[in-house]
This record gives sequence, C-alpha cells and structure tokens, in this order.
Amino acid sequence: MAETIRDAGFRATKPRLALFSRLTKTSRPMSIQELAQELAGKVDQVTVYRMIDAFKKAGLVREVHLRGVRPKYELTDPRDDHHHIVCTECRKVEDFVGCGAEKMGKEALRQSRSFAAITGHTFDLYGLCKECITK
Amino acid sequence: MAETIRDAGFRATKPRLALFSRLTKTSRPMSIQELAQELAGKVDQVTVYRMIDAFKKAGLVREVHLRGVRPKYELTDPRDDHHHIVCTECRKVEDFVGCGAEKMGKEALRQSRSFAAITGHTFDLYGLCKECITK
DNA sequence: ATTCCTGCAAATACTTTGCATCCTT
DNA sequence: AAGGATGCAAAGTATTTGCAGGAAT
Repeated sequence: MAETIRDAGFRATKPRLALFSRLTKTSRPMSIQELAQELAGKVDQVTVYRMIDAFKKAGLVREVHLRGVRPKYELTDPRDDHHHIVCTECRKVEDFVGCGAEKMGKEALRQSRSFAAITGHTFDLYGLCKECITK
Repeated sequence: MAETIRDAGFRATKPRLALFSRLTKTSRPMSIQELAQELAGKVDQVTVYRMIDAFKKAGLVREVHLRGVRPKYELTDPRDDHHHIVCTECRKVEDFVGCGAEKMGKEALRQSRSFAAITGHTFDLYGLCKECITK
C-alpha cells in the first residue's frame, strides 16, 4: 500500500495510509465528510481535502457525483468499469458493471463539431430498491 | 411562460419569470452563481436558491452534476434525452443526444439483487476539445 | 538536510433559515 | 383579503489558504 502511494509520487505518511486503507475497505464511494469523520483524531479534515485532491490528480481516486448529495470518492481500479445505481428514496448505492460508453463516445465525437477525444465518462442509474418500491 | 409557471403550481412573479427566461436562453446548464450573477439587481441570490429548488421539485428544472464543478441547472425537456460532453481542460460543455441507457437499465436490474425499478440516469462524457488537444 | 506534509487558525465561499413586507391571485 | 414569494440579515456548512512545526526520504 505504501508502495502504491510512493509510486504515485507521494510520501507514505500516516494520514495517507489511513485514508488509503479506509478507501480500500469500502465498496461504496465516500464523501469528504464521511472520511473526515471516520478518521477523526487521526487526520485533520483539511488534510482529507488535500489528500483527496492530490490522489484525484494522481488518478488514484475518482470523484463520483450522484444527484442530490455531495461528491463522493472511491479508489480507481483502472480495469474496472463499474457504475452506480442509486435508490432515490433511501439513497442506497449499489454497483453494476459494464456500459456502452465506448460506443457512445464514438457516436458523440461524430456528432460534435468541437470535441476531439474522449477520455472518460460517467454513467449512473437512479431507481427504487425493492424495499422502497413497496412503500 | 407565465402559463408554464402557473401550471407547475407557482405564482408568476417577476423573479420567476426572469429566471425562467434566462434558462430558456441558454443551451448550457448554469450554476446558481452564474444565474445569481446574471440576475443581480433583479433577483436576490437567496431567491435563486429557493426558485431552483422549487423548480427542481416540480420537475421544471433538472440538476446536472459534472466533475469538478458545482451543480448546474437546465430546463427539463421531457422528450429530450440529451447528455453532456465536457472538456477536462477548459470546461467547455456541449450536448450530444442519444445513449444506450434503457438497455443498460435492464441489464443493471438483471445484475442487481436489491433494485426493482429504474427511473432515471446520468451519462456524461469527458474529453478534450479541439482547441485544448493541441496545447 | 531537504523537501514534502500536516495541523491549526482563519479567511472565503456556499447554502439555509427566520422574519417582516410585498405582490399574485 | 389571503397566502405565497421575496429580500435582507444572519446563522450554519463547506472549502480554501497561510504558515510554522513535523516527518519521510
């Protein structure tokens, strides 16, 4: 883990290891606030902001925007093209894999007059989970 | 336009007409700050917050989350399934139409143990525009 | 030893709330 | 006239910045 952090060009400090380790343990993206709260006492909130920002720029972490909530963050797994499905009632988040983004990227470039390359995408679904749909 | 606003259950006040009119004139989603700035003198920023919130709940306006920037808003056109392509350098935003979301929604429901219905989706592309790709 | 990082304090920026007044209906 | 809507002031959060001390290399 310290390796990963060093490879990305950072020093393997305690706060960084703590953050990275916490992100390793979750399968759900987490907000700055959640992270800071969980690391309270060990890591200052300001440091969480700075680390997330640095990790994001280094490509270690990806920012996930879901409707109606603050941005969340998760570790980037480069070979993993997973996306999120969110319950609009209870805000439960689940992953699903695969999406037709490559195809759509090409189509979008065809349509566009001003874009030259696609480097990434977001794709998220909103719906109702089995519990909330009966309410 | 006053009609649309009344039909949604609101009074057709000057601030509302001003906001609605401004949103009509743009093809790009706008942030609260941009809107408040443009309507400065005519509409208080707090009112922009409240109006956007109300319009959003009424389905007149949709919130657009793009990476690295604050939420933006655009008028909802119910029969229009357009999406955004964002330049990661200069933040230019352009529209494109069509996406395979319906198909993916079905696939996601098949994968999921806990979701029962899909009600919406986001799909956005990130890339470089022709100007930024040469830099 | 050097340079990067961190915590703390404080400044900014963003968003929400309360309330008296104004304006649609 | 009644009730919703607005502006202003102010409170509450979220985020960024500066800087001195601490830690990794």
